[in-house]
Amino acid sequence: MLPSSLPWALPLDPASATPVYVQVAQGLTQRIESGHLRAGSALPAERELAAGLGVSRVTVRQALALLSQQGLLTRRHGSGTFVTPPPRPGELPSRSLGLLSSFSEDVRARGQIPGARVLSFERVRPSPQEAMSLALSPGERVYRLRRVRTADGEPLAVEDSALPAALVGELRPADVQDASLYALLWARALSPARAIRHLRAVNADLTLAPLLGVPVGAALLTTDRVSWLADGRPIEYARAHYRGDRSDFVMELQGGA
Amino acid sequence: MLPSSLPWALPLDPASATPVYVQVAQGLTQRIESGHLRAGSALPAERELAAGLGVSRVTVRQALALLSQQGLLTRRHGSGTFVTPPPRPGELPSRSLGLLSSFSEDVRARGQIPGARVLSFERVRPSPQEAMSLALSPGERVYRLRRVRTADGEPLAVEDSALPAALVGELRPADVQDASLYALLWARALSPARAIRHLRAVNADLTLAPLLGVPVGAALLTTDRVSWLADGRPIEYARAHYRGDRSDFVMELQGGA
DNA sequence: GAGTGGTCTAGACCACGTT
DNA sequence: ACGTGGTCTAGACCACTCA
Repeated sequence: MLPSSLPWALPLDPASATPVYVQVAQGLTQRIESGHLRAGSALPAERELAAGLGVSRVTVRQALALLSQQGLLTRRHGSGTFVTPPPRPGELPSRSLGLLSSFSEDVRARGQIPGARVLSFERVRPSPQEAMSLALSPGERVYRLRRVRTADGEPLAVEDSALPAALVGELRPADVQDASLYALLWARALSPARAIRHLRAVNADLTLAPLLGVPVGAALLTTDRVSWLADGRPIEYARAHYRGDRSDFVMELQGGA
Repeated sequence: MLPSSLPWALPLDPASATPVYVQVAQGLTQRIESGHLRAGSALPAERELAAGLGVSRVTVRQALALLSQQGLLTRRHGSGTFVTPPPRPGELPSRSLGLLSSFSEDVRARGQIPGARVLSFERVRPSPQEAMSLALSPGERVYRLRRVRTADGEPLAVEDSALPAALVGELRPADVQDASLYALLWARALSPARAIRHLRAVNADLTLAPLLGVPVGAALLTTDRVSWLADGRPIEYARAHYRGDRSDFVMELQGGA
């Protein structure tokens, strides 16, 4: 309970056009990037920072929220705020240089153990999106599967898959507990021969964030994939949301311009 | 200045384990998704919402920030908070189904007009990242170019390019004002024949957000690309940050599992 | 139990857009 | 001029972690 002035100060100008919390965030960013605050080390407590900088705790929290959202800081309830360790190198599913591979294969290729936790499994009418992507006839049903995909037990993605019920035949819950859906398809001679994948970036919403263990708003890499059999029939439509901080998709480009 | 109770109420439980601002956000989400709040329409003012729901304005703002970050709401200073219109369909650079194409070509392929605003252009020592990606000899210099890439005048991406100075020859600022760097390379018989592109998702930081016209924290699709000439010499290393809400990369996958 | 971050309040003033 | 969102304050209580 000392005067608790910080070992360092940040130059804050309340009159400036840039908000104080942005100034605090910038100051902290600089101290992190310059190495004055080392990776993994704890920041002063919020109340301490506020007192030391002469601003309210709310303002400090606004700054910390900004940096936490950018992945620069990690906040742990009851424990403290820490400088996020630098990203581990190349960490993602999809070694895919144009090669069709399953999530399980991709994770294994990185030397990690793939896993899956089934959130739901049902046989339902397709959504319009599913019906279109899978070119379903009216009345056809799909198996819809939502899983959290893990690497070494850590959540890496949430994946929603839809398969035409008429094409894949009877599927029971026990069939999809297995980590690899592709292995099951292979066993039924339904291996996809071709796929098209769309990639986008979105912010984690209230549903996905807890499933992936990231804060709401964290950047996610979202993919939509349609897979076809060799004869051209669609066999799977899947939408997956990957943790942005643990994913890195690779594509190889040839010729052209 | 009426009692200003809202035309609708949300069921809020202050004693619940889920925070009130999350409850407010969920309630608003439901009203938007169910169509009670139409796309483009304005929400009640923050003070009005707070009064109507019996919570403080700070709590309302926390809920609105959550939804704004997810792209569900758009806030306009001095004007109001609005339901974000639904995403326009297929909007991205890179029709690239494994084909090497420039930003300009990709944008034109979508029927839009590509543009570029040069933020900086310099001849410098390479960063370690650039030196490694371009396989530079010690002492070699690179041209480094930072541009905001636009489609129909709207910012779509921020792109940092690095080219080996020894390989491309003299470059003057006027040379790179042109929208397409690839066109310039083509003119010098330095067209890339092959490239590898990595894709990740990150949150917009304080530097990128204003350049792209998005809020801090918005999801961006970031790509690292190295391009090689037919003879195997690296010709360009580029890192680009695309607006997540306006980008959609496509990759085609063959054979394999 | 002491210390941390998480939530919430009631109020103030500023900056921006529109009229 | 007015209404809007943006920033900021000083304080309170809760919930989690760790010794």
